[in-house]
Amino acid sequence: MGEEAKITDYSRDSERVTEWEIGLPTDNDITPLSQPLIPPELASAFSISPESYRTLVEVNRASNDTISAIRGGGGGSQAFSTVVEPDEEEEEEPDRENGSGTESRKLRRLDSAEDADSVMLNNDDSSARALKRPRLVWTPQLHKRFVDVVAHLGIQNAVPKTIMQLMNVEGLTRENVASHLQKYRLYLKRMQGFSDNAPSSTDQLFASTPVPQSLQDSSAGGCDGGSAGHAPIPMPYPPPPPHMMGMFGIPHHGFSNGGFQQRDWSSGFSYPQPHTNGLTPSGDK
DNA sequence: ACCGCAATAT
DNA sequence: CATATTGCGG
Repeated sequence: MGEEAKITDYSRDSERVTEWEIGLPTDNDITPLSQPLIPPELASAFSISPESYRTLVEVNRASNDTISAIRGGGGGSQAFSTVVEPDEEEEEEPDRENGSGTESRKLRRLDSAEDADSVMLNNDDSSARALKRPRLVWTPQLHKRFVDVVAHLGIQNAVPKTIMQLMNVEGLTRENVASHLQKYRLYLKRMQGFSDNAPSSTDQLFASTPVPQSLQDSSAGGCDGGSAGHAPIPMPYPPPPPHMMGMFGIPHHGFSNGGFQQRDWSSGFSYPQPHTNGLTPSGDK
């Protein structure tokens, strides 16, 4: 007994700023996504055979799975939960299986004088079960990951599911990627009509991302003659950092939103905006 | 089952 | 404005 009717209410967690990136290398430094991690020489010296060709997806998936398992997700694909403490290191050995069912994670709450004159309920997003996820904010870094992966796979194989897995971003859902992918494709198409280059002022964020030429294709024929050095990307990615907004060319109001969820439509990146145009898509008539 | 895209809602 | 969501066809 004891039924409780709880209405899901979004609360404004704004002070959850953890130092995500502080200990991490800059995205510029890491993310040589498009290159092999281990040079052939090294591999040779260490007797590392190329047998580790486990399709990118596989490797990453394993990584993802591991993490999920550790979190006690219990097989749940994507469980939304808080990240582990920055002091803790994660291992890649799924040797651990928790037999106990319930797992309680510590919840730390800062009690501040908050008089709620309106409806305000507690919101435990720390739980593995997040019913409603906050809006995903596509930060340039996140977007970069996206672009990198897409370039790596090639537009041809760049499907939401694969991208999501390869990105290895916790909390990222297929829908998230799908939606973004759609926009990304539109962007490519749009720009293609213009000069080869010179991103107009219309592009703010996408312009900063070099459009990969890998949009052509790569695997199609069985044997390729020379290309092939796909590097697995077993690098897990932390959840989106709540800060970092001073983008290059986004003269928007500069106020950090301290969270994942965002109610304001002015963050993340921007694309060139279609002017309700009558551009000829591709079908000439 | 999934992807792709348009329309629509938030 | 950016995303999410949905609907429909392939």
